[in-house]
Amino acid sequence: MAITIKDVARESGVNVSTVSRALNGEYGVHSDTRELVLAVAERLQYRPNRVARGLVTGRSHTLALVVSDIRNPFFAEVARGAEDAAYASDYDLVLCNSDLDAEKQLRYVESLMEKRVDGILMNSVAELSKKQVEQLSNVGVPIVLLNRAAPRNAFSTICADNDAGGVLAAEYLWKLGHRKIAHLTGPRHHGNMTERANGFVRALSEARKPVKPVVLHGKNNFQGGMELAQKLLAQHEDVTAIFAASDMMAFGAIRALMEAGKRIPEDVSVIGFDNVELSTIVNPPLTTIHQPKYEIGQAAVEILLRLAGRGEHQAPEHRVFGVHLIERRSCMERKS
Amino acid sequence: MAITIKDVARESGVNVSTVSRALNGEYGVHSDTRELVLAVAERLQYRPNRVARGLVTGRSHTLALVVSDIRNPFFAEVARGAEDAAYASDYDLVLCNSDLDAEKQLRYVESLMEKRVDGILMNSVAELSKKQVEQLSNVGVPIVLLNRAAPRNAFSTICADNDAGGVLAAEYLWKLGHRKIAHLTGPRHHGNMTERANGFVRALSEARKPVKPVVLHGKNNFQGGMELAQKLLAQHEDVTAIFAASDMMAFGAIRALMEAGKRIPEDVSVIGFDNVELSTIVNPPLTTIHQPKYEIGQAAVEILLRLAGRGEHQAPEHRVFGVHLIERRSCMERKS
DNA sequence: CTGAAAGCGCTAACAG
DNA sequence: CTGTTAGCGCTTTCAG
Repeated sequence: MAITIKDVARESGVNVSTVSRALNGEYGVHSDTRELVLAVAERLQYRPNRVARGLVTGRSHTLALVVSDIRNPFFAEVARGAEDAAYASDYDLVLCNSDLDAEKQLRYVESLMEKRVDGILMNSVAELSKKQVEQLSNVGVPIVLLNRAAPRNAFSTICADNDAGGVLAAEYLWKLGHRKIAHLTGPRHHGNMTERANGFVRALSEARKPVKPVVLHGKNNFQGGMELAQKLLAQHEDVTAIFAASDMMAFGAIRALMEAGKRIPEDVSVIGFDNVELSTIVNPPLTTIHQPKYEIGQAAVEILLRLAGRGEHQAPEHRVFGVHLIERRSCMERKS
Repeated sequence: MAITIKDVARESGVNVSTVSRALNGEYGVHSDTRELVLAVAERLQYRPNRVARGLVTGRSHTLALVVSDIRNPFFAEVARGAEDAAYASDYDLVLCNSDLDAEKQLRYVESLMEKRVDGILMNSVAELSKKQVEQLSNVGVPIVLLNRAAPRNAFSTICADNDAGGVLAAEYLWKLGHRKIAHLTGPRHHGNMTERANGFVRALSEARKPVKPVVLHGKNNFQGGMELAQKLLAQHEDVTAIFAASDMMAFGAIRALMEAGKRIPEDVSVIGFDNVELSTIVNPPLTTIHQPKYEIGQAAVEILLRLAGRGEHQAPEHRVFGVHLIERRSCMERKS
């Protein structure tokens, strides 16, 4: 079997507790002893068993990230930020894909609890029942949400200023002269996307000449964007501008638009949300709302670690990151 | 504190071992007893502590995935396949980003060992020293490599038929009439990419009229593709076709080419490798070599689980997936 | 500064 | 079929 702390103790002629102290760099160990122990551990190629350690300390040094789908470039970026931050603090990150399925999400959380993860970072499904919220609040580990899925003060949250992003998109399109506008968004009750839609619709309704956009719900991915754009074209051929709630949806919409013989931006302007790396390479390069994805992931684990550090429940923390518009070439003025 | 197996035992008037047996659905428990225990566990909201369980069983029910960067859509896809397969078998997947840095990779592996993961799936850095290979072989858990990084038979491997993919690209370009050809690839000694280059160069050299392509090494990402294409343009303006070792690099190359005023495919043809989802949305849609990313991730954990199931070292397993060319619109015949 | 001993929560012989 | 017992490998009082 693997070599344990006992072997090191025996081999260096001290007690296991001394080995433990020496290895963990605690005070109260003579430097000679410490060096001896360290040398023996090195010689024996001793590797501590974190599982055993976790059993007694009650902390697993593991965090979890639950996203709907890691293939979404937005989440990949968040994941990288989160993992880097976790790595920096010597924590591991377990990855879960929920597909925004409430039941799957719950199963994941349960399983993660049994593994005694020290914190969970997730973009939760939004339609949480009272019971589910309660269930989640009582799991006993800090949870940071990547969206506003639940009543304020149930969990800590961290996200971009989605509402402001929606407003930005609305003002931009309006100023360009568009009046026949559509918004392609994700499933109903999708925390972040709902806020984007809210900001967008509100800003448009408060414009000098109020506009009421067509709002279509679908899947938040390439496929979803395509389908919605097709549906839109069938129902409202006269639309001149589209705000997609994510870049992936925008890509899908562009694809459908092009297949239908529309030119972008001459016939229809498209603006996205996220500013994923690939938004520069589509043709035309996508105008979009930038949100700091990597930083969100990073900040989220920092909050998690802080929460996990102290003991019990404490006031949830809410952090929102600013967004800004990146003007590229998928939108143009409406000459009417 | 959390409620334990002892509480359940006390509350149902049986011994902890009986509770353990009942909970784990083992034989040799009277159905009345089992039902009683289950009911009590349910009532008490008992949640087993997997850490404790892991300590005694020696298995953590956790796998690890070490990739260079999850933001690379190729790895995101592999990760999703792997995670789905792990989830199906009730295993967790921890995510690590190595940046193909040998030291970071080793640190990860060490840390994962201390956590007693049951298996590691990784795309290893290729320039492993003898010592490192040995070190890795002796970690005691099964490792499946996503590339051919080490001497055969050191580890199990699973990957696409990279060499064949290179050949496919070469034949295609050659048949289109291209004779001034470049290959943009990743770092030297990158397992998979080296094989792609080998197949490509060899096939070209064996053509009826042998061609010797320019081969440039750089980073395997969008940025790297851009930089290499710029470099290429500066050195070999007359190139008519480019084979990029990954779609991300192809995207970067296309971007640089366009910025330099080149039309694709009229002035230069570009072919990629991977067939990531977004390759359909760039303009022009990218011709590329398809490899089954999701399936690779999935198959890798299946192998891992099989290996982890049995006891000790066994003959490593090698599996290679077929590839095929997807013809889109980024390549055209060379009229000369 | 160091050793002895208890115990984290669970499983796994071994009896009965 | 069920209880007793002994740990898994480590940390953590509590003495000394």
